[in-house]
Amino acid sequence: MRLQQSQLKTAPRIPSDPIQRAWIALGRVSQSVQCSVENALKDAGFPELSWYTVLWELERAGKPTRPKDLAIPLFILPYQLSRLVDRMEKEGLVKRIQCKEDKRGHMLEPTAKGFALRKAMWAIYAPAMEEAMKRITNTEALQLAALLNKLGNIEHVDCADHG
Amino acid sequence: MRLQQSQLKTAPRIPSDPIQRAWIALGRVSQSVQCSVENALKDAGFPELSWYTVLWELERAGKPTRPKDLAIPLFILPYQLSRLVDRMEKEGLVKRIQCKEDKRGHMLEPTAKGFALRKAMWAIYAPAMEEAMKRITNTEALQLAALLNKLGNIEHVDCADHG
DNA sequence: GTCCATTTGTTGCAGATGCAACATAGGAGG
DNA sequence: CCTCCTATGTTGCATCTGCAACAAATGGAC
Repeated sequence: MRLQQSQLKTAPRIPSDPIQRAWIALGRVSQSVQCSVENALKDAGFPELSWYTVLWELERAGKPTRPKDLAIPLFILPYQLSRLVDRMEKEGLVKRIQCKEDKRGHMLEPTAKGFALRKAMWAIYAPAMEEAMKRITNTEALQLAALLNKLGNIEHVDCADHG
Repeated sequence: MRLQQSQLKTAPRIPSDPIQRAWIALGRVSQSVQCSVENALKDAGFPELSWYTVLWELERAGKPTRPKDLAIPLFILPYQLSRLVDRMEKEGLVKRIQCKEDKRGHMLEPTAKGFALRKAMWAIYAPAMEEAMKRITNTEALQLAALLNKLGNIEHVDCADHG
């Protein structure tokens, strides 16, 4: 008895119907909820979520942090972060402070204004997230997170350094 | 016996931990898989997914279609579509043909080159999607799609027309 | 018919983005 | 020390984007 040759070859080229459904739902739903939160922030006169995330990561680190150490968790390219920091620095939200150990780079640190903005944004961000996610229960949210994390390539950030 | 007042008031302002986990996973994973597919197309010398999607929607409609009838399913603002069509028309992928019934607008129709491009892109898109989604099984994909669709505000597209 | 609000789509402009090239520092090998 | 390769960030330029203002056509009220 011989196996069919097709089963010995490479993986199928056409995604199965379930995979396609998941792909489409993922694209549309993530865009939808992301947009609704971004819009809430914008309507409240705040900058976009990426500003929040930078401030949050800096605050969470609790100490001055190199851009390169932020870029990976933030899922962002070096030059994107460079310009994002330019804008945030111009608004007085973060400081670039010289780095003794490595004169190429610098450390990033939120200012008092940066801390304050992050906190003020959270007052909008949190209820907007709640609203955007209200259609699922906590149990479903855990299932969803588990499935997404299984799906995700996270760890090896292949978005930020596409070859 | 009286109910606690807090239970009678508005919804909680701080998302629960499961909701936050789902929110974070959704953002990161969707970005990750989206990027990997976009990168595959780019590496193959193709334009971005939104071009594919326009061509696909037109092809699926099977007849010349108004921009407004595309904007909603595509989840895109009128001016974004207007300029996207500008670029695609310049590349000879779609045609704007005059609309008899409503002289404000026009119909969009893919050209032969447009059909060909969509097909060629699918040859990259399909395996890239397969690759990006390979960590979950078909069963999991169905669960994921179901959860996402429950979560999603889809139908009422509140991204495209934020007030 | 005329008038006005709404729908449909485009555009000027300022700002943001991607890419590739650049600058500078660090580190390995001689 | 000098040389070369890599790591870290930045920048010039062309393109893309968001916003608000605009233009033109429709449809309904009168």
